[in-house]
Order: sequence, then structure tokens, then C-alpha cells
Amino acid sequence: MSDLTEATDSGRRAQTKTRNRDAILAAARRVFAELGYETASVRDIIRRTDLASGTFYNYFRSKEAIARALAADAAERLRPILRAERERATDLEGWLDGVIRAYFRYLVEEYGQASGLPHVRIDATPAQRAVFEELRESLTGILGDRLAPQADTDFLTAGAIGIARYVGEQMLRRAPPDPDAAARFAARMILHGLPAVARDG
Amino acid sequence: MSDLTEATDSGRRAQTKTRNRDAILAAARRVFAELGYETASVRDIIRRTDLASGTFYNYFRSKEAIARALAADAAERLRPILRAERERATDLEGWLDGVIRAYFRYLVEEYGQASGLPHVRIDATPAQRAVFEELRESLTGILGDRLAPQADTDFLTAGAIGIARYVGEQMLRRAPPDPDAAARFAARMILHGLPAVARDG
Amino acid sequence: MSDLTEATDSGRRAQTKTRNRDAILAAARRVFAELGYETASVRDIIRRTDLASGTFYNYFRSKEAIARALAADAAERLRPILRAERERATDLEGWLDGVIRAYFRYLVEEYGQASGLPHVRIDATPAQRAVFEELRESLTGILGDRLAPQADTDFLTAGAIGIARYVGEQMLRRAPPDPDAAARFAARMILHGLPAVARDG
Amino acid sequence: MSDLTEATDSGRRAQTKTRNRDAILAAARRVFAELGYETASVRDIIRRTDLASGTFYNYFRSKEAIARALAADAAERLRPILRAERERATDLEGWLDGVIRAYFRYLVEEYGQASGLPHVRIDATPAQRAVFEELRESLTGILGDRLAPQADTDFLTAGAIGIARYVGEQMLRRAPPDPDAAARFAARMILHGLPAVARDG
DNA sequence: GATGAATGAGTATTCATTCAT
DNA sequence: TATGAATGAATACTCATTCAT
Repeated sequence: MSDLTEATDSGRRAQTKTRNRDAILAAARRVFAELGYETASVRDIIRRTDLASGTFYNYFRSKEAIARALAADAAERLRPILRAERERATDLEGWLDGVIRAYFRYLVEEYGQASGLPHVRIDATPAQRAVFEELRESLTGILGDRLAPQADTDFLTAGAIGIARYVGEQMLRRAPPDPDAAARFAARMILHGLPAVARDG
Repeated sequence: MSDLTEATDSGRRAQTKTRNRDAILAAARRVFAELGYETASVRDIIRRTDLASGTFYNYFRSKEAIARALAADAAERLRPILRAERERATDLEGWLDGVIRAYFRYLVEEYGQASGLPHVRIDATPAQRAVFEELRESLTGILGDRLAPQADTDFLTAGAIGIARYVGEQMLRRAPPDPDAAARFAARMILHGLPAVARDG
Repeated sequence: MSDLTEATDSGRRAQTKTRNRDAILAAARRVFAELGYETASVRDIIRRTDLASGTFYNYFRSKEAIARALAADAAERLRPILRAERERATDLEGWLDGVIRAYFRYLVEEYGQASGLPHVRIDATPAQRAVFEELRESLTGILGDRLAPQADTDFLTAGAIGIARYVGEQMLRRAPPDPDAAARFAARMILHGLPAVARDG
Repeated sequence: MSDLTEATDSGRRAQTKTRNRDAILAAARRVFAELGYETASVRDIIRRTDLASGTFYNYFRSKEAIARALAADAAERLRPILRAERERATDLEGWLDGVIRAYFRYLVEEYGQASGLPHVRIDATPAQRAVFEELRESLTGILGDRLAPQADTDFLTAGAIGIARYVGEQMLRRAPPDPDAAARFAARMILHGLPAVARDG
């Protein structure tokens, strides 16, 4: 084999490598979302791939490892968006709205009906939890900055997160889901409470 | 054997029986809370007991069955309290406060630090989900009654539930947890939003 | 307690004892016939009794032991009848007929439709095998006596036994089963072969 | 790797695979024959193999499945032979002889002393029953065709089957077993009865 | 790197038998 | 003697992971 061929070969190989890795990741994402981390088996994952079971372990050390990779990847995709929203905002409401919208758009992209997934619980997999944690950190950071020192920041953040979490899940049930409207709703509810959002539904 | 002895005998036996049943239930409650339903094994449960593996099946038909029993029991303990709160309340805030307080008290009783449990995720077991569902139904019922028809009841209920869920979880992390204060916080946040609760923490 | 009472008591006790023993035996007979020895469990047996599981072991040392008892009992009931038939007979045909009739009557009594049992395989339990073995011994004994020394007694007995076994099973499927006719058929088939019994069905 | 190596590789692998499969089947055949289907455990089977317990399930879905495979395989091996015998025969005796001989040869091959098996009950496993059922169908078919309509075909077939069954079992006890002689005996006994075969043993 | 069979610890559950009452 | 709960070894089967090819 000439160097040229070899170069081509290794190019192809690298290509195959990422293609396989991506295929496994994609399969795992779906399987975890459908069955939950515990119930899903490595065999479930590779079965949705044209690879053999042993190949899984060329790419990931364990079932736990792929879940972690998935989680890290999801968190890393969301993180810069959240940061951008944080910088763009001028007031608290705008900021909340931006951050939650980013999260909701992520949810729709990942678990919206187009994904063909059945009803999705939003924290059944490590990836979902990681993404949610990303949101939590953003909220914690900002609220910690802006609230009066005597405020119960933990509880406040918890409340805000709760709204985002369950309104987000509810949004995913709608056809079509509207992440922007849902985010506006959540942000207003966080800031002004139930009566404010009850008036104009 | 005299009747007296016999009565004592069967009394003791019945006593042992309930003691064992309770021990298994308690162990299961802890194990499920620590590991989650899927991860927990029947062996994990009986290992925390001084009973033999087979004994588990003298009391419960299956792992699923004990989870159901735990869930039904928990839901049934909460239900009458929720109903009572519903009747006692005169305004929406009082009502929200009462219902959430009932839920939070239940959480503290069940998963407060006294239980020696590490950090508890509030919806990892069928029992927790059943209790939470009980709360959801209460909230859904009341909010459905009181809100203007054009309001987005699903989203509103989702938001209220989210606040209760995550403020409750946060409360469990405190030493000592104060369910009444936390409930007041949650109810006010639901009704008036973040600024109202940020002022006086 | 006076001696008198005691005597009465122990009389009652003995009575209860045999009643219990018989109840367990009867239940076991049915359960073994329905499920086969392997599949039947001790719990299956005592469940058909108003006794408790532990009581079983006051009467029989083990599941195997009750099966042996059942087998011995059945064999002992059949044995004198077979012996009587053997003595009554004047020729080989009469003798075969008598012995097989005794066996078939036993089958009908034990496993005929009146027993409410579903289709019965005739050698699924130790008792059935013991009874069958009794028949085999009778046949072996007689044929050994009467056959020419150069005859292949083992094969001949095997053949005769086979006819009795399968014609007997077939008979049990009929409503009502007619053990006497079936025995006559079997005896004639053994002695004269298929054409003899084919003529007059 | 060159194609050649690959071919060799997969050849070896396929070889191992069939070797393992055959080893499991052989072990199962023996274990079932010795202990009966109910009593035999999957562990008993793999223990007679140098494989690990999980490996069993790479080859068969369940204990039931391997029993079915064994039964189907046995029946399929016997079926064409029986059919051939049926076509070759010119008279009833020849036909009976052929069919029973096929069955007896199968028995010797499968459970003859070379197998090292202790005394074998001929209908304790699904495979044995399947093979026997194959014989029964052959006998039923032919006798149904050739007998006078008023004949009691059920009883006649039962008798013929019984002879084959027990003479076959008896034959297996001999060293060496002679399936052809035994078949001739059985066929003659079916057709002419005991005296015919008693004369020349 | 890809394959897929092999591994064996682990799972829920059953059941003959024992034993305190 | 009767009771029935307790026992623990055994069962069929699963699955994350390894490894020879």
C-alpha cells in the first residue's frame, strides 16, 4: 500500500470511527429516553445500530460511561446558549425568559414529537438530568446575583426551576409544542405569580 | 394449653408477623428511596432485615407488589389530610398553603434527616410518585375550579406543582426541615411570584 | 381429666389422626394424578385439605415418602385381587382375562371419570407405576410358568404388559369405561393377535 | 487479514459454534433421559459441558426450547424412515415389521448401551414422546386403512403400540440389543398373538 | 477496529422442610 | 398434635463485559 492509500485509508477509518460513535450515541439517546437508564440494556442500544455488541466497548468503557458522555455532550451544547442569553438580557424578566427559552427549545429539539418518542419524562436519564442541572446553575447564578441578601435564594431557585421543569414537560405533550410561548409563560409565572398568568392564559 | 396461653401465643405470633411485615416495608422504603425502584433488588431489601430471602415472599408476592403496597399506603395516608385541608380553607392562598403543608409534612416524616437517608430524589419510587400524584390531583382539582376559563390551566397547575416539588426537595436538605415555613413560601410564590418571596425570604 | 375422659380423648385423637392421614393421602392421590409427581408440590396437597402445611410432616416424612406410601397402598390393594384371580383361573385365557380385568377395574375406580380428573396418563405417578408393576409381576409369574422354556419370556411379558397398559389407558377415555370388555379384548389380543379381535371389534 | 484467513477464521468459529451447540444438545439428551424433563435442570445440562451457564442461552431460549428442539429433531429423523417403510411393504406383517424396526433402530442408536445411560424409560422426555407419537401415527394410519370397519380401531392400535413400546424398552436392556429381531417379534405378536411367538422365542 | 460467542455474577421467585408457639 | 411463618438452597434466566478470531 502506498502512503497515499494509507492516508486515504486512515481518513476513511477516522470517518468510520466517528460515524460509528455517533450511531451508538444516537441509539443510546433514544433507548435511554424510551426505557430510562436502568431498564435500557447495552444490547438494546447496539441492536439499533448495525454494529456488533463487542464494538460498543471500542467506543465506550461501559454503559455508565456512554450515559456520562451523553450527559456531558448535552450539557455542553446547552451551556454556551445559556451563557449567550445571560449576556443578552437587560432585565430579570428578559433574562429568565431567555434562559428558559433556550432550555425549552433544547427539549423540543431533543424530545419533541418529531423524535418519534412516546411520552418523555424529563429527568429519567443522566443526559436529561445534566441538562436540567445546567439550567439550574444558570438560574442559581443569576438569582444569587440579583436577589436581596436576605432572600431565601435556595427556595427561590428551587421554585423557579420547578416551574421550568413541569411547564417544560407539559409543553412537550402539546402538538405542536411552542417553546417560546411556554418560556414566556414560565418566566412571567416566576416573576408575577399565578394571577398574572391566569388572566391571559 | 389453656385459652389464655393460646391467646398469648397467637398474640405473640401476630405481633411477630406485623413486626416482620413492618421491617420489610421499612427496609423496602429505605432501599427504594436510596437506589430507586429499578436498581433496588429484593435481596437488598431483605439484607437490611434479619430475615431470610424466602420470607419476603410470605409477605409480598413480588418486588412490584411491595412497591405498590408502599405507594398505596403512602397515598392513603396523605389523601384524607389533603381532603381536610381542602375543606378547611377559605381562600385560595389558605388552601394552597394547607395542601402543600400536608405534602411537606409527609415528606419530612418519611424522608427527613431522621430517616438517615442520604439525599432523596422525590420521585424515584412508586410511593413517592403516588404521593406526588395525590398532590397533583388536589392542585388540579382546585385550580381547575377557581381559575378563569381562558387560563392555561395545564401550564398553571404544572407551574404550581413544580414549585411544590422542588421547594419540597430543597426543604428536605435543611437541618432541621421546616415544612410549615416551606409551604408558606411555596404558596406565596405560586400566588405572588418571586418578588413577593424575595423580600422577606 | 379422668381416665375415662382421657380414654375418650385418645380415642378421638386416634380417629382424628387417621382422618387427617386419609385426607392427606386422598389429596395427594388427586394432586399427583393431575400434575404428576414432579410438578405437584406439598403445598398443592395440603391446600386441598383443611390442614396446615406443617401438619403434613406429622404424617409423612417427605413428599417422596407420601408418594411411596401411596404406591405401597395401591399395590397392596391390588395384590390380593390379582392373587385371587390367579387361583380362580383354569386356563391361560381365563387367567389373563382375570388379571387384566382386576387391573382395569382398579384403574376405573381410581381414575375413571367419576374421579373428576382430566385425562390421566397411567404411569405419571409412583402409585400408578407401582400398581402397574404389580400387574407386571403377575403376568411375569404366570407366563414364566406356562410358557415353553425356549420362549422369549421377557419379550412376551413385555408385549402382554404393553397391550394391557395402552388398552387400559384408551379405556379410561371412554364414557362410560367398560373394564370387563376392555380386559376381554386385551386378553384375546394377547393370545390370538390382531385378526382375532379385528373381526368382532 | 486476507480473505483466506477470514474464511478460516469464520470457519473455525462456525465450527466451535456447532460443536458447542451439539455438546449442549447431547448433554441435554442425556440429562433429560436420565432425570426426566421436569427434574432435569438447565444447570444439570451445562454442568456436563465445559461451557458457562449463560452460554446455554446463546443457543436455546429456554429449557422448554431445547426440549422442543430435541423432540423436533428426533421426530424428523424418524419420519422419513417410517414413510419409506410404509411404501416398501407389501403386506401388513411386512409393514408392521418395517415400521417397528425403524423405531427400534432409532431407540438403539439413541439410548442403546453405547450411550452409557442407565435404564431408560422410553417416554420420560419430550423427544421420546415425539418419536413415539410418530410411531403411533404411522400405526394408526395403516391400521385404520386395513381393518374391517366394525373393528375397534382405537383398542387395536393401542394394543399394537403397547407391544412396540414395551418390547422396545425390553430390547434396550439387552446386550447387545437386536432391534431387527425384536421388531420381528413385535410384529408377529401383534398379528398372531402369544402362542405364535412363544413357540420359537 | 469489528465481531459475536463466552462468561459468570446477579435477578426474582419457588418450595421442601423445620421449628417456635 | 396442629399451626403457619421462617428458612435457604435451588431454579430459570439476564446482562454488562471480555476476548479469541
